[in-house]
Amino acid sequence: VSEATRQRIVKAAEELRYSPNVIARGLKKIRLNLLGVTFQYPDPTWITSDYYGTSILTGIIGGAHAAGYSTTLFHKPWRDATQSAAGFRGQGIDGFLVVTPLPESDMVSGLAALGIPLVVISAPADHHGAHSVVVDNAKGVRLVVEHLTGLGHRRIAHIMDNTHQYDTVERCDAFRDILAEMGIPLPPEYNPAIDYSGIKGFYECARRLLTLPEPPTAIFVTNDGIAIRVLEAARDMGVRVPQQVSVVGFDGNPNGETTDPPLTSVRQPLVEMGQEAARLLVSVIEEEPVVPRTHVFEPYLVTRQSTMPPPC
Amino acid sequence: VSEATRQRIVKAAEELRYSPNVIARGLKKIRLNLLGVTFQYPDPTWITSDYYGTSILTGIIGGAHAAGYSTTLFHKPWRDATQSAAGFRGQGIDGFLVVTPLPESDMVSGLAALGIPLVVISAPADHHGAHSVVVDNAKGVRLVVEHLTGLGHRRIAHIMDNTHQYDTVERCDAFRDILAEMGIPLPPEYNPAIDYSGIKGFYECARRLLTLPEPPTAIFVTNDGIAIRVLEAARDMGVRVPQQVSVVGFDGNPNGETTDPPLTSVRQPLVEMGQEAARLLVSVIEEEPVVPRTHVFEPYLVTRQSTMPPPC
DNA sequence: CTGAAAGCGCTAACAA
DNA sequence: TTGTTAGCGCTTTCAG
Repeated sequence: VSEATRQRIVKAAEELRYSPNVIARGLKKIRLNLLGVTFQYPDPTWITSDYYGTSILTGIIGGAHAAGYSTTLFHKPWRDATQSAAGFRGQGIDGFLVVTPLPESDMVSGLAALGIPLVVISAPADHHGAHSVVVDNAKGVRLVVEHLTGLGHRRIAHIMDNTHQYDTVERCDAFRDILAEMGIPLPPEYNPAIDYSGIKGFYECARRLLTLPEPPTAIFVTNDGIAIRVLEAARDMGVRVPQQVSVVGFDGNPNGETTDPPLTSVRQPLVEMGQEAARLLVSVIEEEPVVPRTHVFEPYLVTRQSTMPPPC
Repeated sequence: VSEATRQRIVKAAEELRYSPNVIARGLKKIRLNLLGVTFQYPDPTWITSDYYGTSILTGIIGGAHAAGYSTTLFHKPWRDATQSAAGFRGQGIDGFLVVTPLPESDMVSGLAALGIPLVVISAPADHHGAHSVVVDNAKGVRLVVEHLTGLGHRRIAHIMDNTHQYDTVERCDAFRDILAEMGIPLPPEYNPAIDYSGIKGFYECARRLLTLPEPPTAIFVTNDGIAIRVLEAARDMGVRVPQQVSVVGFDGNPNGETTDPPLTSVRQPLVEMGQEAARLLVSVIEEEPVVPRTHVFEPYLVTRQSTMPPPC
């Protein structure tokens, strides 16, 4: 095209307020510059309802935007691959970020089989040819246990939840392994799982632990959201933290800065993880030659005032 | 179509894992079942970065999902209507939720002029034919002032921010009006505006107020995010809340429950507002006969421990 | 009741 | 270098 006509066209386009129709372009199997965020949790508002979700989402939005992509929250109930996978194709979304898929689910393999560009967040994506972005849970748990044993604790409990997510399971497994490795006993009643469905579950769980004949001197909680509720439950029961029991969370939720006492926690770089996931997905969509792999992020311990040596 | 063939087709479709291509359908100017969320704040991650944004978004996602729509976070820099409006058309988005547009902006009028279905959140949408969803700021501020004067306060300061949003401006105006109406003086140094750009802005602002020769006995803060920082600043300065100074926020942020002391605040029903906005937008898109209007939500006071009578 | 054809706004391949 | 044309997958219209 000659420069003169080019100029004329550009000028005319401006005058007419022309803007290309992305849909028509999309029909030609060209990128729509749209990333989808999806997950299996039944409630579509889950992603904006806690610190984990909003942080991951913040990273995704930022990473997507930097690459010229918008982000769609695409929530569809998932039964199994044969019934559900097709509903993710031809939806005008260039690729999906699958957040915390469950181990027993065929969501990742099902979408991958359809050739949809995919990046998995907070779960491994072995053998499906997808990138995945995870935190080193074992390392994080080791930091917690070493911190607590360093303070002199030997009676350490672990509160997990019943979501079956990789993070939850890995943290629990790591906790058991590290305790075993250190020769510290773990009675079964020291390892309860909270049922999220009941609001009172937190209280029940904390109460059961703290009214044990031989209560733990420290509690490692699988995430900060629950840890903060445990702090409240302890206060309501008249149990002083950290004097009578130390509490450690996981996530690095800034709400833990202003609790009473401020919460010791393992920080995972959620925003960076979301950002990296979006970047990786864009690179897959744009077919840059990247070998799919698991990207592991390092957690670190933020020591605040909810931990101290056990009462003598 | 006869029932027999219908059955045959449905069966074949299932076997082939057929799923309609939404894009091709969209090209025919049919709904894509996609709502866009947009705002003018330059940072695309703003919406997931604070309580206001995530709550509104939670409502939107929920409302959209209930109506069979997905939600896209569509962030584009906005210069002015002639340059920017066209970029919102033909993007495969059925309509937009415009969150906290600024009073001086032509974003709402510009998009409305293109015939794009629109609902405005936290700003009036007068004369643009769009629905809008707002909280009754004047009512909320009146609750605060009546609560504080009821406790005996006469030296009341107001910390606002410099975002120029309707909520901020309306709360400040209402505060001045109600104080004037009650005959309570408001020295200019009792009404500072925080600059968000500096992290230290919060501290500076709180410090200036609390080191005044005649410091306020109560501070009304324009939102809970800042109010919580003011609580921290006061603690760091050795000023006791509420014994020496009472603090009230606005939003109903649950983080205020676990601060020390727990924060008194005006709750606005953000999730419900987002939900209603999504519902309204869907009704506009689907051309149900609804007369555009401003939907006002009622705030109410949540009294916690950050307020008490002033020191004598 | 069923089949064929046109067209949505764009891109890519081709012809002039 | 320019103009023309086919076709993406669907919906709608019109014939059969």
